[in-house]
Amino acid sequence: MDRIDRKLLNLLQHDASRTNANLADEVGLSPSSCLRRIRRLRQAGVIDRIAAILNPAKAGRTLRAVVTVELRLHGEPNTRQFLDSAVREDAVAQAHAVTGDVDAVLMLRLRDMEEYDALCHRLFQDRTNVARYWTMMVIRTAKDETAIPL
Amino acid sequence: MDRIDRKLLNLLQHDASRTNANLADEVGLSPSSCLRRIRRLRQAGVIDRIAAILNPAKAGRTLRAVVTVELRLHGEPNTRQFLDSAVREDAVAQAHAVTGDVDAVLMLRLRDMEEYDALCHRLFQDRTNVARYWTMMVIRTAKDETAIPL
DNA sequence: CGCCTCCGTGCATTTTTATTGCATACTGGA
DNA sequence: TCCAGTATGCAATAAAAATGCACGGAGGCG
Repeated sequence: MDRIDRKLLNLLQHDASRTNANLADEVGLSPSSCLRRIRRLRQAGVIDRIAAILNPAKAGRTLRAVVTVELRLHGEPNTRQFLDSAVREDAVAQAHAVTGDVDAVLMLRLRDMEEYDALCHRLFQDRTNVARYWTMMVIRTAKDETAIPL
Repeated sequence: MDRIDRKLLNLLQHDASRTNANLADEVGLSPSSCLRRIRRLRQAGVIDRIAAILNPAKAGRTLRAVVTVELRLHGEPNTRQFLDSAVREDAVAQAHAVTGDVDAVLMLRLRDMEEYDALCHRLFQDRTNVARYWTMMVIRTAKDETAIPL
């Protein structure tokens, strides 16, 4: 994992559709060497996958929200059970168990408030283990980065 | 944006390294038609980009945190100013202005607590506009999805 | 200090994949 | 029903990726 690998990863994190020859040129390697490095990085699992990133607006999921959740019963098995139910929801983009005043944080991607309403019923109400939850609707996203700085 | 487009997008969101012929076969189209659809989706901006998704553990950023921030001076220009400073930080993966008790939410990707400490000094202390902030360290991530369900 | 091995590199070639031209089939509107 | 616009499949071409092979530098060891 030298300087060239890092440079390659940075380029690929922002645009993985570039040709190998193009990348090779930019990092100062021959195409074959460059390709072999990329393949090595994939096999080592440093590169988890190559994915298409959609424009949320054009995919019809413009509404985002951050929800913090306090459970009635805390501790490992309860937290796990709650997260399992959250993971199954399409609108839940991220689900984390966290330290602090609450037990979990969810990041939602919603079509509209109707979907939000329905989701709240399923995850937070009636016979769920949720004591309270706080919803922060996203007004504006200033940064949303999939790349990990190296 | 018909059923085939959605199917293509779902496949590409999870693995954009597949060959066109392979995709075409799976959605039941000829390679050329399939390719033209994908190109159309890219030009229309539905597909924002193709990106390599790294394994955070192997990229050396295993620590994650969610930070909620309350500003001293609220309102648009102040929030914007704070978010601008957050955006510049490598460790800040996401930065959102939100509704609710706080003004902003940050998602962090950190190397270690030392980096967290340094970041807090720069963003939250001294002459910043931050009144209070609450850090929720991520214990476990149950879901972390880049794909947008269609 | 020299030798040896291993790993990464570059070049040339082969194989695979993407792209394009063209004729045909389909779809929605008058 | 006809027409215009658009998508489709096939075949040919262009481009890119993958591979075999020989060379060269870094590090270990006598």
